Amino acid sequence: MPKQATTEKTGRQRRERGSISAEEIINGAFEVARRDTLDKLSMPELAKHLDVGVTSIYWYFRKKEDLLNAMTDEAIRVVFEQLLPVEKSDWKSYLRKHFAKTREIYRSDHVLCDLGMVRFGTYSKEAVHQVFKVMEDILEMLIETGFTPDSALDVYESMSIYTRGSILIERIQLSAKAPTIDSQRQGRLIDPVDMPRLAELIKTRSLSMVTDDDYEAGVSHLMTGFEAVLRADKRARKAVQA
Amino acid sequence: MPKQATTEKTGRQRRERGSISAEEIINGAFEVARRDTLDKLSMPELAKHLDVGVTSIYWYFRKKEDLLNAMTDEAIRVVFEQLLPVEKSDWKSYLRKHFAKTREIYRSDHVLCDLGMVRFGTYSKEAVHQVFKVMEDILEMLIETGFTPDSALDVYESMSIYTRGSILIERIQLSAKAPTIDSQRQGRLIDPVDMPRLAELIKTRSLSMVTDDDYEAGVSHLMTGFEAVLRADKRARKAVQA
DNA sequence: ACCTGAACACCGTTCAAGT
DNA sequence: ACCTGAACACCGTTCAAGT
Repeated sequence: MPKQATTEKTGRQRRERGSISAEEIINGAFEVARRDTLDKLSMPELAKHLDVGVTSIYWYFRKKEDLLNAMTDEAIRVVFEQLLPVEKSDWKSYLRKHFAKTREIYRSDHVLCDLGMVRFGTYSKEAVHQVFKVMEDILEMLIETGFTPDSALDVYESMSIYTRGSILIERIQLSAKAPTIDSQRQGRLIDPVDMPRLAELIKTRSLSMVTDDDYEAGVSHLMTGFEAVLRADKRARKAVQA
Repeated sequence: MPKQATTEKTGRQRRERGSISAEEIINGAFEVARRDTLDKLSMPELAKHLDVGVTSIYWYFRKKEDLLNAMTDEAIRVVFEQLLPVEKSDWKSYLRKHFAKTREIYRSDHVLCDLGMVRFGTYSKEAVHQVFKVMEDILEMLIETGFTPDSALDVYESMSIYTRGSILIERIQLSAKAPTIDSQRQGRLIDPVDMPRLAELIKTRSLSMVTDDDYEAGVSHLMTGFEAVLRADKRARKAVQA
């Protein structure tokens, strides 16, 4: 048998120099993660998918963590690409739209969510910069509307915490292996005698807290609060001017 | 050498029948998790801590997941034990206190947080029941105050999503190995020319969104919204009565 | 009935070597 | 400069066996 550049174990041709790239690895990693979950993305699995030796990946990413960081950067890029530029016309409808869009993007892609939401504690300099840039634009818009800078930041943070909370809570519920506490199971846990209010409410609503209506209800409460603050800020400014 | 009931590998005495218990294992698991992180709790590590063969644990918990579920049940028990009973005096101050307390409990213990917050998708029947019981009491209180049942649920859910969001966001930031985007790092990323508003705000505030003040600001916005809904609900009721 | 080590499949990572 | 398998330490879990 003639000597070939195939390994006995894998039966695979040895790849040429330069036949792999960081970009290719990242793309492959997204594919593997999307097939299942980011949690189940492993280096051996990724290597198999890319038809590469496991250790070859380590030439481009010295640790799995480095690869995940690169994926996170890419995820943030994809997310911000889809976000709409700030409109200065109607602050309320823009705020609603901006955060609803954020929620929509992360809801539609669990890998994006696990990277951009769950791993945001490890954002790179570039990723943080993108976040800050959008934040700055929104703050500027709110301040022009009449909010004080401090109030504007409070408004942004409230919407951000609430929206991210909603996204994370839904993600956690969906990632649970066991069937989520759906209406069926909820119903069986609620004794109408012990819990008459919940028993009544569950006839028409879910208690999952992650429907569009649930999200919107909280946003409406916040908006009422924002409006009150705006009125107070404008009043205070007039008092100073007078 | 006389034959002893010690194994050659571990040099450890073989444990007597009944010398381990599920409770002991759970307690040990909490100890190991608290030394580091829940993520790093492993069966071999736990066995070593308990001075038991690894496989012995599997007699009491057939999978690691089962052990984690038992730990979650215990965590929920501990959390709800600390929560105050519902006061019917002042709905606003009670709501604030209840959710602030929840936040305080989870903030003070990352293991409790990783179990009770991050794993709430896998709550047992008993755990869900405890959650629902408190929810029922709060709903009843709100309805007695004058909220419609639907409004009361909206109020509860808004506070729950916002508070859990705040808790999860802080947990994610703290669990990041890399130093969190602290004021120092934030400052270097914010060019005063590009981002004048943020540059100004960062002089007096952090952008982490997880301080007590940040949390309270959002709660205040929500409260304003709740008050408006309560007025509307009372008005509608009067209109029907007339 | 309860406790045990050996063994297996899988993982992340290092190393020394190929080309 | 880039790609590779062998090897290591660690993990969750099963199994067949001890007491």
